[in-house]
Amino acid sequence: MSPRKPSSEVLTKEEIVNAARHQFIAKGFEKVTMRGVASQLGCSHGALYYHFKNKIELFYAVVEKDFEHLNQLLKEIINSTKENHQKLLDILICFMKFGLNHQKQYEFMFMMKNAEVDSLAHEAATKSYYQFEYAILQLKNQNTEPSLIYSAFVALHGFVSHHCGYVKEYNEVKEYAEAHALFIIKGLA
Amino acid sequence: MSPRKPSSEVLTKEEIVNAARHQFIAKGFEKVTMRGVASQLGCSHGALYYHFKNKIELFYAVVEKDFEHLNQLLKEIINSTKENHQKLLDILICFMKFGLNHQKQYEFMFMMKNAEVDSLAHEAATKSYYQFEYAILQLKNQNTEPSLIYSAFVALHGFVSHHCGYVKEYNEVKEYAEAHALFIIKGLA
DNA sequence: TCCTCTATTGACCATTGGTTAATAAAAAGT
DNA sequence: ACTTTTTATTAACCAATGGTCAATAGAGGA
Repeated sequence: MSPRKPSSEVLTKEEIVNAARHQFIAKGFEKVTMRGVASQLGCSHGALYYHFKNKIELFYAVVEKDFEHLNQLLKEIINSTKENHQKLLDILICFMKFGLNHQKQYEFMFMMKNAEVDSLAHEAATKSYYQFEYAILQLKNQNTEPSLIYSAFVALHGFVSHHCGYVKEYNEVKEYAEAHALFIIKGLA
Repeated sequence: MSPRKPSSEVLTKEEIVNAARHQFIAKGFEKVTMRGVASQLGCSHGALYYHFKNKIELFYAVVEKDFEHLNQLLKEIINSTKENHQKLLDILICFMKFGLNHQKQYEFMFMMKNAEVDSLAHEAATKSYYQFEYAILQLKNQNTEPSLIYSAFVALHGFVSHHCGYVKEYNEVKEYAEAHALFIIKGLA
């Protein structure tokens, strides 16, 4: 009723993003409503617009963290002490594992074609790709054809995106994924 | 004003689908409104619900034809008189060409993750995949590993879906596509 | 105590997908 | 030719949505 809450319950951006993340993952972009998020937080939907310009900006705040997560995973592999060929395999597997164990997030990051959202996510996706390219170049011959690396990346992406939504988790297609990794390495040679 | 039009202008399903197709391709699923389609047809939006249960059913009527189109293209290659290895290459190229010259349609067919729409499109997509698998089996060794064919298909899909929306037409990435086709054939060996 | 800034409310708007009673035109029956 | 039935359409209606904004209660400083 009162137009402002006591200081102990003021909204923080982080609380909003967390609530929104849960709902986006559970229901997908379209079916999440600002009112629904607000109600989970116990505030009016208008309040959200004080912290985020619109639904898309709130959504992107969620997605941004997922890119950080993936980039972190890849970085760890690159900095590990394993042998190069194994690292390469690990990277391919890691990407697929991430995609299929965080499917909704992967969709948001690499598969959403919504024009408004996309302009934001595309930049981050491109960054992820460069990291991938850089890793491959380091792990394989330095003068690997760029087009081969590109083919490897899109083949990887194809695997994840094709299974997204039709399996529950990575383990269900573990064998296929490993075969696909070998398929890609064969193509890279 | 009158509750029924003279017989010369009664709506047909086909007219509706054509108008809808244009709008879906131009604006994407979410941004097309039943009112918008109705207004292009010069009728009230309620009239559309007489012919189609809801927006999704109207949408699927559009997509169905696109699957027929792609299947037809693939069939023509298979029935051609070329040599097997060339046919295989043709199929791979044809798929990418279709995807990138009819990007919105490809999105609708293979990339849309909308839960409601998807249940319908998924069946048709699976059918397309079986046709692909059958063709590869015929063109390559009959006992090609199924997992290899699967990898080939998802690699192909990955190429299209990765470029979808970021290039205007197939010709812009023709060289990459041809390299990718060779990459896939290498993996299939 | 007064003032300013901050965060929140709730009423409001236009637009959307979808439903439905009313009904005019067409078709079928006689 | 008249009546009845069926068909296709309208327009008014509903609940929900994303988004805007004036009003205002609380917090913190002077």
